Amino acid sequence: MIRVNIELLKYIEQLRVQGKSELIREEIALVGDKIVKEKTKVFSVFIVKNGLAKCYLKEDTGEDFIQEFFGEGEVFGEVECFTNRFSFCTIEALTAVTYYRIAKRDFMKLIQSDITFNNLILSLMATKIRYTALRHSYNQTHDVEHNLARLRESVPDLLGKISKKDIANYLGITVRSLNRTLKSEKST
Amino acid sequence: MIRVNIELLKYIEQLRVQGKSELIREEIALVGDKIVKEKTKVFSVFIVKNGLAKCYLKEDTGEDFIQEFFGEGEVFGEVECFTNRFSFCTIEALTAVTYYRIAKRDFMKLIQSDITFNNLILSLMATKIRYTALRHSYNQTHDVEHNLARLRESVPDLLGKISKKDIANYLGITVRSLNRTLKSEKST
DNA sequence: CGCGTAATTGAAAAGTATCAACACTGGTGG
DNA sequence: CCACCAGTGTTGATACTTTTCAATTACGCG
Repeated sequence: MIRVNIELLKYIEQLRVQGKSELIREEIALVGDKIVKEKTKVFSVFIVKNGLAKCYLKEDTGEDFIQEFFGEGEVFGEVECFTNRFSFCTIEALTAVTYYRIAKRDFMKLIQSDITFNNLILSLMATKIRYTALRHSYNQTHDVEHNLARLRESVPDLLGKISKKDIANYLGITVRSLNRTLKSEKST
Repeated sequence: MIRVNIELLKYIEQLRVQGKSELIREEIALVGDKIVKEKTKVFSVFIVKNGLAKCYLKEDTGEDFIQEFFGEGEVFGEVECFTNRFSFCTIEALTAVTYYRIAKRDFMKLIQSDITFNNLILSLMATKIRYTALRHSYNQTHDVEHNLARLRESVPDLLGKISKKDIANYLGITVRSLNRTLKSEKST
Protein backbone atom coordinates (compact mmCIF):
# COMPACT_ATOMS: atom_id res chain seq x y z
CA MET A 1 0.00 0.00 0.00
CA ILE A 2 1.10 3.58 -0.45
CA ARG A 3 1.36 4.97 3.01
CA VAL A 4 0.44 8.57 3.75
CA ASN A 5 0.16 10.74 6.85
CA ILE A 6 -1.61 13.98 6.14
CA GLU A 7 -1.90 15.00 9.76
CA LEU A 8 1.84 15.09 10.27
CA LEU A 9 2.44 16.84 6.97
CA LYS A 10 0.06 19.62 8.02
CA TYR A 11 1.79 20.01 11.35
CA ILE A 12 5.20 20.24 9.72
CA GLU A 13 3.97 22.88 7.31
CA GLN A 14 2.44 24.79 10.19
CA LEU A 15 5.80 24.74 11.99
CA ARG A 16 7.42 26.16 8.88
CA VAL A 17 4.91 28.97 8.71
CA GLN A 18 5.70 29.76 12.34
CA GLY A 19 9.21 30.64 11.33
CA LYS A 20 11.07 27.38 11.51
CA SER A 21 11.65 27.17 7.79
CA GLU A 22 15.39 27.44 8.28
CA LEU A 23 15.23 24.20 10.28
CA ILE A 24 12.82 22.44 7.98
CA ARG A 25 14.25 22.60 4.48
CA GLU A 26 12.30 21.74 1.37
CA GLU A 27 14.22 19.68 -1.19
CA ILE A 28 13.56 17.76 -4.36
CA ALA A 29 14.64 14.32 -5.54
CA LEU A 30 14.43 13.25 -9.16
CA VAL A 31 13.31 9.86 -10.43
CA GLY A 32 15.85 7.26 -9.36
CA ASP A 33 17.54 9.43 -6.75
CA LYS A 34 18.30 7.68 -3.51
CA ILE A 35 17.32 9.98 -0.67
CA VAL A 36 18.65 7.57 1.93
CA LYS A 37 21.08 4.75 1.29
CA GLU A 38 21.13 1.45 3.10
CA LYS A 39 23.96 0.92 5.59
CA THR A 40 24.98 4.57 5.68
CA LYS A 41 24.73 7.05 8.49
CA VAL A 42 21.57 9.14 8.46
CA PHE A 43 21.82 12.78 9.48
CA SER A 44 18.25 13.89 8.98
CA VAL A 45 14.63 12.95 9.23
CA PHE A 46 12.57 13.26 6.06
CA ILE A 47 8.89 13.91 5.39
CA VAL A 48 7.46 13.41 1.92
CA LYS A 49 5.57 16.48 0.71
CA ASN A 50 4.51 14.93 -2.55
CA GLY A 51 5.55 12.25 -4.99
CA LEU A 52 6.14 8.55 -4.56
CA ALA A 53 9.15 6.69 -3.19
CA LYS A 54 9.99 3.10 -2.45
CA CYS A 55 11.58 1.87 0.73
CA TYR A 56 13.56 -1.32 0.18
CA LEU A 57 16.30 -3.55 1.51
CA LYS A 58 18.87 -5.32 -0.60
CA GLU A 59 19.56 -8.83 0.65
CA ASP A 60 22.74 -10.85 0.27
CA THR A 61 20.88 -13.02 -2.24
CA GLY A 62 20.88 -9.97 -4.54
CA GLU A 63 17.12 -9.62 -4.25
CA ASP A 64 15.40 -6.42 -3.23
CA PHE A 65 12.61 -6.54 -0.72
CA ILE A 66 10.28 -3.58 -0.89
CA GLN A 67 9.11 -2.68 2.54
CA GLU A 68 6.67 0.00 1.58
CA PHE A 69 5.75 2.69 -0.89
CA PHE A 70 5.82 6.14 0.65
CA GLY A 71 3.43 8.92 -0.33
CA GLU A 72 2.45 12.25 1.19
CA GLY A 73 3.38 12.87 4.78
CA GLU A 74 5.24 9.62 5.23
CA VAL A 75 8.33 9.87 7.41
CA PHE A 76 11.67 8.10 7.23
CA GLY A 77 14.95 8.42 9.04
CA GLU A 78 13.23 8.66 12.41
CA VAL A 79 13.91 5.02 13.27
CA GLU A 80 17.64 5.49 12.72
CA CYS A 81 17.45 8.62 14.87
CA PHE A 82 16.13 6.72 17.86
CA THR A 83 18.15 3.56 17.43
CA ASN A 84 21.41 5.33 16.54
CA ARG A 85 22.26 2.92 13.79
CA PHE A 86 22.95 3.03 10.10
CA SER A 87 19.96 3.05 7.81
CA PHE A 88 18.45 -0.37 7.31
CA CYS A 89 16.82 0.53 4.03
CA THR A 90 17.19 2.59 0.90
CA ILE A 91 14.66 5.25 -0.04
CA GLU A 92 14.45 5.80 -3.78
CA ALA A 93 12.24 8.24 -5.68
CA LEU A 94 9.82 6.56 -8.12
CA THR A 95 8.52 9.92 -9.29
CA ALA A 96 9.97 13.33 -8.59
CA VAL A 97 9.65 13.71 -4.83
CA THR A 98 9.43 16.93 -2.85
CA TYR A 99 10.26 16.43 0.79
CA TYR A 100 11.08 18.27 3.98
CA ARG A 101 14.33 17.57 5.73
CA ILE A 102 15.03 18.18 9.41
CA ALA A 103 18.52 17.70 10.80
CA LYS A 104 18.71 14.93 13.35
CA ARG A 105 19.72 17.39 16.08
CA ASP A 106 16.77 19.66 15.40
CA PHE A 107 14.41 16.73 15.16
CA MET A 108 15.50 15.49 18.58
CA LYS A 109 15.07 18.99 20.00
CA LEU A 110 11.54 19.13 18.65
CA ILE A 111 10.79 15.73 20.13
CA GLN A 112 11.89 16.89 23.57
CA SER A 113 10.34 20.35 23.50
CA ASP A 114 7.14 20.05 21.48
CA ILE A 115 4.78 17.58 23.11
CA THR A 116 2.34 17.71 20.20
CA PHE A 117 5.11 16.79 17.82
CA ASN A 118 6.30 14.11 20.21
CA ASN A 119 2.85 12.57 20.28
CA LEU A 120 2.53 12.71 16.52
CA ILE A 121 5.76 10.74 16.19
CA LEU A 122 4.71 8.22 18.83
CA SER A 123 1.46 7.69 17.02
CA LEU A 124 3.21 7.52 13.65
CA MET A 125 5.56 4.79 14.80
CA ALA A 126 2.74 2.87 16.43
CA THR A 127 0.85 3.01 13.15
CA LYS A 128 3.90 1.76 11.28
CA ILE A 129 4.22 -1.20 13.63
CA ARG A 130 0.56 -2.06 13.36
CA TYR A 131 0.45 -1.66 9.62
CA THR A 132 3.58 -3.70 8.99
CA ALA A 133 2.40 -6.51 11.25
CA LEU A 134 -0.93 -6.73 9.46
CA ARG A 135 0.62 -6.59 6.01
CA HIS A 136 3.21 -9.29 6.61
CA SER A 137 0.72 -11.51 8.31
CA TYR A 138 -1.64 -11.21 5.37
CA ASN A 139 1.16 -11.77 2.89
CA GLN A 140 2.41 -14.92 4.51
CA THR A 141 -0.98 -16.51 4.95
CA HIS A 142 -2.53 -15.72 1.57
CA ASP A 143 -1.62 -16.74 -1.94
CA VAL A 144 -0.27 -14.49 -4.65
CA GLU A 145 -3.69 -13.85 -6.16
CA HIS A 146 -5.09 -12.47 -2.91
CA ASN A 147 -2.01 -10.43 -2.13
CA LEU A 148 -2.04 -8.88 -5.55
CA ALA A 149 -5.77 -8.14 -5.37
CA ARG A 150 -5.27 -6.46 -2.01
CA LEU A 151 -2.46 -4.30 -3.32
CA ARG A 152 -4.51 -3.30 -6.34
CA GLU A 153 -7.40 -2.28 -4.16
CA SER A 154 -5.24 0.06 -2.17
CA VAL A 155 -3.31 1.52 -5.10
CA PRO A 156 -5.40 2.92 -7.92
CA ASP A 157 -3.74 2.38 -11.29
CA LEU A 158 -1.08 0.16 -9.74
CA LEU A 159 0.35 -1.05 -13.04
CA GLY A 160 0.55 2.46 -14.39
CA LYS A 161 2.46 3.77 -11.40
CA ILE A 162 4.81 1.03 -10.35
CA SER A 163 7.02 -1.25 -12.43
CA LYS A 164 6.36 -4.97 -12.45
CA LYS A 165 9.70 -5.63 -10.92
CA ASP A 166 8.86 -3.39 -7.97
CA ILE A 167 5.44 -4.94 -7.57
CA ALA A 168 7.02 -8.39 -7.61
CA ASN A 169 9.61 -7.34 -5.06
CA TYR A 170 6.90 -5.94 -2.86
CA LEU A 171 4.95 -9.18 -3.01
CA GLY A 172 8.07 -11.28 -2.60
CA ILE A 173 7.63 -13.19 -5.85
CA THR A 174 9.27 -13.20 -9.28
CA VAL A 175 8.03 -11.14 -12.20
CA ARG A 176 7.18 -14.38 -13.97
CA SER A 177 4.76 -15.35 -11.20
CA LEU A 178 3.26 -11.90 -11.20
CA ASN A 179 2.56 -12.10 -14.91
CA ARG A 180 1.00 -15.53 -14.62
CA THR A 181 -1.27 -14.33 -11.85
CA LEU A 182 -2.27 -11.23 -13.79
CA LYS A 183 -3.14 -13.33 -16.80
CA SER A 184 -5.20 -15.88 -14.92
CA GLU A 185 -7.05 -13.00 -13.26
CA LYS A 186 -8.26 -11.70 -16.56
CA SER A 187 -9.50 -15.06 -17.84
CA THR A 188 -11.68 -15.68 -14.78
CA MET B 1 13.83 -14.40 17.61
CA ILE B 2 12.89 -14.00 21.21
CA ARG B 3 12.81 -10.31 21.80
CA VAL B 4 13.93 -8.81 25.08
CA ASN B 5 14.43 -5.31 26.45
CA ILE B 6 16.30 -5.35 29.69
CA GLU B 7 16.78 -1.60 29.85
CA LEU B 8 13.07 -0.90 29.95
CA LEU B 9 12.43 -3.68 32.44
CA LYS B 10 14.97 -2.16 34.80
CA TYR B 11 13.41 1.27 34.49
CA ILE B 12 9.95 -0.09 35.21
CA GLU B 13 11.20 -1.89 38.29
CA GLN B 14 12.93 1.27 39.43
CA LEU B 15 9.65 3.18 39.07
CA ARG B 16 7.97 0.57 41.24
CA VAL B 17 10.59 0.92 43.92
CA GLN B 18 10.01 4.67 43.87
CA GLY B 19 6.49 4.07 45.10
CA LYS B 20 4.49 3.57 41.96
CA SER B 21 3.76 -0.07 42.64
CA GLU B 22 0.06 0.67 42.92
CA LEU B 23 0.14 1.85 39.30
CA ILE B 24 2.37 -0.90 38.03
CA ARG B 25 0.85 -4.20 39.02
CA GLU B 26 2.61 -7.51 38.84
CA GLU B 27 0.51 -10.37 37.50
CA ILE B 28 0.94 -13.94 36.35
CA ALA B 29 -0.34 -15.81 33.31
CA LEU B 30 -0.33 -19.61 33.11
CA VAL B 31 0.61 -21.64 30.06
CA GLY B 32 -1.99 -21.10 27.37
CA ASP B 33 -3.48 -17.98 28.95
CA LYS B 34 -4.20 -15.18 26.53
CA ILE B 35 -3.01 -11.94 28.07
CA VAL B 36 -4.33 -9.91 25.17
CA LYS B 37 -6.93 -11.08 22.67
CA GLU B 38 -7.05 -10.05 19.05
CA LYS B 39 -9.82 -7.64 18.08
CA THR B 40 -10.67 -6.65 21.62
CA LYS B 41 -10.20 -3.37 23.38
CA VAL B 42 -6.95 -3.07 25.32
CA PHE B 43 -7.01 -1.23 28.62
CA SER B 44 -3.40 -1.64 29.68
CA VAL B 45 0.18 -1.79 28.58
CA PHE B 46 2.15 -4.89 29.54
CA ILE B 47 5.82 -5.56 30.19
CA VAL B 48 7.09 -9.13 30.45
CA LYS B 49 9.05 -9.69 33.65
CA ASN B 50 9.92 -13.27 32.86
CA GLY B 51 8.65 -16.21 30.86
CA LEU B 52 7.92 -16.61 27.17
CA ALA B 53 4.89 -15.55 25.16
CA LYS B 54 3.92 -15.63 21.52
CA CYS B 55 2.41 -12.72 19.65
CA TYR B 56 0.26 -13.92 16.76
CA LEU B 57 -2.53 -12.98 14.39
CA LYS B 58 -5.27 -15.32 13.24
CA GLU B 59 -6.04 -14.87 9.57
CA ASP B 60 -9.33 -15.54 7.79
CA THR B 61 -7.69 -18.58 6.22
CA GLY B 62 -7.64 -20.12 9.68
CA GLU B 63 -3.87 -19.94 9.85
CA ASP B 64 -1.95 -18.31 12.65
CA PHE B 65 0.94 -16.02 11.87
CA ILE B 66 3.40 -15.62 14.70
CA GLN B 67 4.74 -12.12 14.74
CA GLU B 68 7.26 -12.57 17.48
CA PHE B 69 8.19 -14.40 20.62
CA PHE B 70 8.34 -12.10 23.62
CA GLY B 71 10.82 -12.53 26.46
CA GLU B 72 12.01 -10.35 29.31
CA GLY B 73 11.24 -6.66 29.11
CA GLU B 74 9.26 -6.88 25.92
CA VAL B 75 6.27 -4.57 25.79
CA PHE B 76 2.86 -5.00 24.22
CA GLY B 77 -0.35 -3.00 24.24
CA GLU B 78 1.51 0.25 23.62
CA VAL B 79 0.69 0.29 19.92
CA GLU B 80 -3.02 0.04 20.64
CA CYS B 81 -2.62 2.83 23.17
CA PHE B 82 -1.28 5.25 20.58
CA THR B 83 -3.46 4.20 17.67
CA ASN B 84 -6.65 3.91 19.73
CA ARG B 85 -7.71 0.71 18.06
CA PHE B 86 -8.55 -2.82 19.04
CA SER B 87 -5.65 -5.17 19.47
CA PHE B 88 -4.32 -6.52 16.20
CA CYS B 89 -2.77 -9.58 17.77
CA THR B 90 -3.15 -12.13 20.52
CA ILE B 91 -0.53 -12.55 23.22
CA GLU B 92 -0.44 -16.07 24.62
CA ALA B 93 1.78 -17.47 27.34
CA LEU B 94 4.02 -20.34 26.20
CA THR B 95 5.43 -20.78 29.68
CA ALA B 96 4.17 -19.25 32.88
CA VAL B 97 4.65 -15.51 32.39
CA THR B 98 5.08 -12.86 35.05
CA TYR B 99 4.38 -9.40 33.75
CA TYR B 100 3.78 -5.84 34.84
CA ARG B 101 0.57 -4.14 33.87
CA ILE B 102 0.04 -0.37 33.65
CA ALA B 103 -3.41 1.03 33.00
CA LYS B 104 -3.63 2.89 29.71
CA ARG B 105 -4.43 6.13 31.50
CA ASP B 106 -1.39 5.87 33.77
CA PHE B 107 0.82 4.85 30.88
CA MET B 108 -0.18 7.93 28.94
CA LYS B 109 0.45 10.11 31.98
CA LEU B 110 3.94 8.66 32.31
CA ILE B 111 4.58 9.27 28.62
CA GLN B 112 3.66 12.93 28.99
CA SER B 113 5.37 13.59 32.30
CA ASP B 114 8.46 11.41 32.36
CA ILE B 115 10.78 12.29 29.51
CA THR B 116 13.10 9.37 30.22
CA PHE B 117 10.18 6.98 29.98
CA ASN B 118 8.96 8.76 26.86
CA ASN B 119 12.35 8.29 25.21
CA LEU B 120 12.53 4.65 26.20
CA ILE B 121 9.21 4.02 24.50
CA LEU B 122 10.23 5.97 21.39
CA SER B 123 13.39 3.94 21.17
CA LEU B 124 11.51 0.71 21.85
CA MET B 125 9.07 1.32 19.02
CA ALA B 126 11.87 2.33 16.65
CA THR B 127 13.63 -0.92 17.49
CA LYS B 128 10.46 -2.88 16.83
CA ILE B 129 10.08 -1.26 13.41
CA ARG B 130 13.68 -1.90 12.51
CA TYR B 131 13.67 -5.42 13.75
CA THR B 132 10.44 -6.36 12.02
CA ALA B 133 11.56 -4.88 8.72
CA LEU B 134 14.82 -6.82 8.80
CA ARG B 135 13.15 -10.05 9.77
CA HIS B 136 10.48 -9.99 7.10
CA SER B 137 12.93 -8.97 4.46
CA TYR B 138 15.18 -11.86 5.36
CA ASN B 139 12.27 -14.27 5.48
CA GLN B 140 10.94 -13.37 2.08
CA THR B 141 14.28 -13.47 0.32
CA HIS B 142 15.72 -16.64 1.82
CA ASP B 143 14.66 -20.25 1.68
CA VAL B 144 13.30 -22.30 4.53
CA GLU B 145 16.65 -23.79 5.40
CA HIS B 146 18.26 -20.39 5.95
CA ASN B 147 15.31 -19.00 7.85
CA LEU B 148 15.28 -21.97 10.15
CA ALA B 149 19.03 -21.80 10.70
CA ARG B 150 18.74 -18.14 11.59
CA LEU B 151 15.98 -18.77 14.07
CA ARG B 152 17.95 -21.59 15.70
CA GLU B 153 20.98 -19.37 16.08
CA SER B 154 19.01 -16.80 17.97
CA VAL B 155 17.02 -19.20 20.12
CA PRO B 156 19.07 -21.72 22.06
CA ASP B 157 17.25 -25.05 22.37
CA LEU B 158 14.57 -23.92 19.95
CA LEU B 159 12.94 -27.33 19.57
CA GLY B 160 12.85 -27.84 23.30
CA LYS B 161 11.13 -24.53 23.96
CA ILE B 162 8.69 -24.03 21.14
CA SER B 163 6.31 -26.47 19.48
CA LYS B 164 6.82 -27.37 15.84
CA LYS B 165 3.50 -25.86 14.99
CA ASP B 166 4.56 -22.52 16.44
CA ILE B 167 7.93 -22.65 14.71
CA ALA B 168 6.19 -23.37 11.42
CA ASN B 169 3.74 -20.54 11.97
CA TYR B 170 6.60 -18.19 12.73
CA LEU B 171 8.40 -19.17 9.54
CA GLY B 172 5.20 -19.09 7.51
CA ILE B 173 5.42 -22.70 6.40
CA THR B 174 3.64 -25.96 7.20
CA VAL B 175 4.84 -28.40 9.80
CA ARG B 176 5.43 -30.89 7.00
CA SER B 177 7.94 -28.56 5.38
CA LEU B 178 9.60 -27.87 8.68
CA ASN B 179 10.09 -31.58 9.29
CA ARG B 180 11.51 -32.15 5.85
CA THR B 181 13.98 -29.34 6.30
CA LEU B 182 15.04 -30.57 9.73
CA LYS B 183 15.64 -34.02 8.34
CA SER B 184 17.70 -32.89 5.38
CA GLU B 185 19.75 -30.72 7.74
CA LYS B 186 20.84 -33.75 9.72
CA SER B 187 21.87 -35.76 6.68
CA THR B 188 24.18 -33.06 5.37
C1' DC C 1 -4.66 -47.74 30.52
C1' DG C 2 -6.85 -44.68 27.42
C1' DC C 3 -7.40 -40.25 25.57
C1' DG C 4 -6.08 -36.21 23.08
C1' DT C 5 -2.51 -33.59 21.25
C1' DA C 6 1.85 -33.32 18.88
C1' DA C 7 5.09 -35.28 15.73
C1' DT C 8 6.48 -38.06 11.64
C1' DT C 9 6.34 -39.61 7.05
C1' DG C 10 5.04 -40.90 2.08
C1' DA C 11 2.65 -39.86 -2.16
C1' DA C 12 0.22 -36.85 -5.07
C1' DA C 13 -1.20 -32.21 -6.24
C1' DA C 14 -0.45 -27.43 -6.53
C1' DG C 15 2.34 -23.52 -6.71
C1' DT C 16 6.63 -21.00 -7.84
C1' DA C 17 11.20 -20.35 -9.71
C1' DT C 18 14.40 -20.73 -13.39
C1' DC C 19 15.78 -20.27 -17.91
C1' DA C 20 15.50 -18.88 -22.43
C1' DA C 21 13.41 -16.77 -26.33
C1' DC C 22 11.13 -12.90 -28.08
C1' DA C 23 8.31 -8.26 -28.23
C1' DC C 24 7.93 -3.43 -27.15
C1' DT C 25 9.62 1.15 -26.00
C1' DG C 26 12.28 5.36 -25.83
C1' DG C 27 16.57 7.38 -26.50
C1' DT C 28 21.19 7.84 -29.06
C1' DG C 29 24.26 8.36 -32.68
C1' DG C 30 25.55 7.55 -37.51
C1' DC D 1 15.51 8.67 -40.79
C1' DC D 2 16.95 4.44 -39.55
C1' DA D 3 19.78 1.11 -36.93
C1' DC D 4 20.97 -0.02 -32.60
C1' DC D 5 20.81 -0.56 -27.70
C1' DA D 6 19.25 -1.02 -23.01
C1' DG D 7 15.60 -1.56 -20.12
C1' DT D 8 11.10 -3.46 -19.36
C1' DG D 9 7.63 -6.64 -20.24
C1' DT D 10 5.68 -11.31 -22.02
C1' DT D 11 5.46 -16.15 -22.40
C1' DG D 12 6.31 -21.35 -22.64
C1' DA D 13 8.66 -25.43 -20.91
C1' DT D 14 10.79 -27.58 -17.24
C1' DA D 15 12.63 -28.33 -12.65
C1' DC D 16 12.08 -27.63 -8.07
C1' DT D 17 9.68 -26.62 -3.65
C1' DT D 18 5.88 -26.58 -0.71
C1' DT D 19 1.27 -27.88 0.43
C1' DT D 20 -2.27 -31.10 1.03
C1' DC D 21 -3.97 -35.27 2.56
C1' DA D 22 -3.89 -39.30 5.06
C1' DA D 23 -2.01 -42.82 7.80
C1' DT D 24 0.80 -43.93 11.73
C1' DT D 25 3.55 -43.30 15.82
C1' DA D 26 5.08 -40.99 20.13
C1' DC D 27 4.17 -38.54 24.26
C1' DG D 28 2.06 -36.50 28.47
C1' DC D 29 -1.46 -36.71 31.75
C1' DG D 30 -5.69 -37.81 34.34
